[in-house]
Amino acid sequence: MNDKADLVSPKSRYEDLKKALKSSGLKLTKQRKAVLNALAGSDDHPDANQLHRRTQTIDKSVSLATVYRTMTELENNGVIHRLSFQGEPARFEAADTPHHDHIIDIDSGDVIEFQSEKIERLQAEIARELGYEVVHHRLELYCSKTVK
Amino acid sequence: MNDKADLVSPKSRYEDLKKALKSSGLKLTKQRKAVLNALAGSDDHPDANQLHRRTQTIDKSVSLATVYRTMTELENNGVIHRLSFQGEPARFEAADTPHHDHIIDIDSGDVIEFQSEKIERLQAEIARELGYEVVHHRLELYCSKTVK
DNA sequence: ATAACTGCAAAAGTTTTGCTACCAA
DNA sequence: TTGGTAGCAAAACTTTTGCAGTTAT
Repeated sequence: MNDKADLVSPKSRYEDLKKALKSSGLKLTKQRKAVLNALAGSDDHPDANQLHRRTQTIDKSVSLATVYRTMTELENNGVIHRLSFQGEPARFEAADTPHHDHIIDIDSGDVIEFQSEKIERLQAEIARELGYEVVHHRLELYCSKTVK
Repeated sequence: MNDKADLVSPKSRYEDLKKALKSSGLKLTKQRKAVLNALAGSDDHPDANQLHRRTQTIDKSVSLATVYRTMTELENNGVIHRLSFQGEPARFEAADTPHHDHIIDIDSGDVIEFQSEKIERLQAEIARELGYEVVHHRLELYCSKTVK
């Protein structure tokens, strides 16, 4: 179960996505409504095919190309994040949640989100020492459950 | 310029790779010799096509498929690492260097290696608190040069 | 009205694989 | 000798794109 997703209803997440899409200057078509609804109803991190399948339960007519095109537009406008885990097709998540990184359960494939201010600070510090400024980063912990 | 790669000569890096390949139970063919030499002579992180091109300067007969097959075998035996940066084809690096993470210069595409014991410890700690054990991780800082 | 958008099918790019021949051990 | 390995070409997969028709604003 994903706490974060449950804090806000799919309906309200959809409204947020819709608003973000419109303020990005994009048209609200019926295909995009379906895609956004599918994404709003996802508390995991679906890839393009999964998102397409979920979208089609809402509107059969939506093509995979439209899913990709919509995700690309929304990514360019900072509305969604494109996650690319090792050896997998890209996955998508709404960007309206606070910044976080990911733990990938290598046995089950589950993705857990976490946030660490300390790590963020360390990253910035390391980059600064090398003459760089962090624009964005990816941190993924590939883990297995602790046996206790 | 990459300090790490310069600490050890391409020749000696090749010998190490050759040894690792043989102890993985793989046969040392002339194609693999060429691939390993190309990799040993690379102080960056080449993708399959780049590695293939470099390999062909040594032995024209080596195919791209052999580069991929060799990398897959070596990866399975822990001899090389497959890096998959956001939106790029996979890159390869010899695994004989101490563990490190990567800074990607988003303007030039340069890749800089760094190591932080503190961050490693924090990662393990965070995972432990969530009931997980880190098997491996990926940390990439996408950065731009600091203007000073 | 018209610029943005869509589905479809084809293309592009990366990586894998089936097959037959070959070669390292 | 023989099981692993090679090249080649085709396939598999993910993602993008050209085109001609459609639609939101």
